[in-house]
Amino acid sequence: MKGGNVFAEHIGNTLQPYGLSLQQFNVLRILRGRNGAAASLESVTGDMIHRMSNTSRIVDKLLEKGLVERVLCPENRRKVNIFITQRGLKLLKKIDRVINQTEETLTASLSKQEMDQLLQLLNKINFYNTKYTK
Amino acid sequence: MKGGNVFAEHIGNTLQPYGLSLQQFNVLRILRGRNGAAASLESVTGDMIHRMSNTSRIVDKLLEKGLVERVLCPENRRKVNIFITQRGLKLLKKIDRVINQTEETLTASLSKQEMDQLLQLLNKINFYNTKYTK
DNA sequence: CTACAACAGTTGTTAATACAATGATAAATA
DNA sequence: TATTTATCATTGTATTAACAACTGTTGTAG
Repeated sequence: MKGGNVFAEHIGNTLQPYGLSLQQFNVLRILRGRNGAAASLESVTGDMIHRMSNTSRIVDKLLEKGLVERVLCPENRRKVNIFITQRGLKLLKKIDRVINQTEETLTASLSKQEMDQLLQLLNKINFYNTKYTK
Repeated sequence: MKGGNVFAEHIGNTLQPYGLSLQQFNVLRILRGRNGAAASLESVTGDMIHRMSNTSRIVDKLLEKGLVERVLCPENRRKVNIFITQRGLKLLKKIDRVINQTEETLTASLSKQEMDQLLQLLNKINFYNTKYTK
């Protein structure tokens, strides 16, 4: 039941056949959003609701699946840049379609107006699960 | 960060000094709400967003602390009734005050009207963390 | 230059939760 | 009545997240 968050629950279920957890999916989308620009772990974490320690492990999982790359930053060897791979992009593309479907289903219980209201309010209290917005 | 749910996060932090997790607190409040009426595990679970298996373990923790009692139901020996103890009631009473304070702080980021809207919408999509309502 | 503080990231640990499997009792049916 | 099925609860296990401790690097003050 994912802590009672039906959004997370349904989207998580949609993602399951693709072998991605909701948070892995979020990281992938964040990386895609960077359009190839360097994305340090820290900056990715900044767009998530996680501790860096957990983002680090999420990236581990994505690495295992070949969906991202880790590159030591030469300018500052403390940093690590993460990039989404072609394979990662391809997977996201596939998922995009079904996710849109799922989101529509979710939205169906609310009118468009109610949905906007809700997202606005959730945003105001920083409720949602990622700072990423479509 | 508790999954990005600032409600859960703040209330959880408030609870911490009292040695209760948010869900343990929820169970205690549900039991108090029964006013001494028999509360089987199943019925308690029905008021939560958890699998019964997890409610079972939450009750374990409350038992260890002497905040609830487990009584085998004589009419149906599959069932187990849970009761809140005097100690549990006393603890809740202490917590009630600070929780109210916390809730006000949380509510402060939204106007009363926005808050009502939000709760209504959340309720509509079954978003919140317990069916218990004050 | 050396010592110390700050930064970026990783690893260890515990608690919470989803899900599956099991156990014990009760109800239904042959 | 004997057998099967359903109910109520507990236990096992994997995943996820919070938090703390630690490593290695860079920055800064003396």
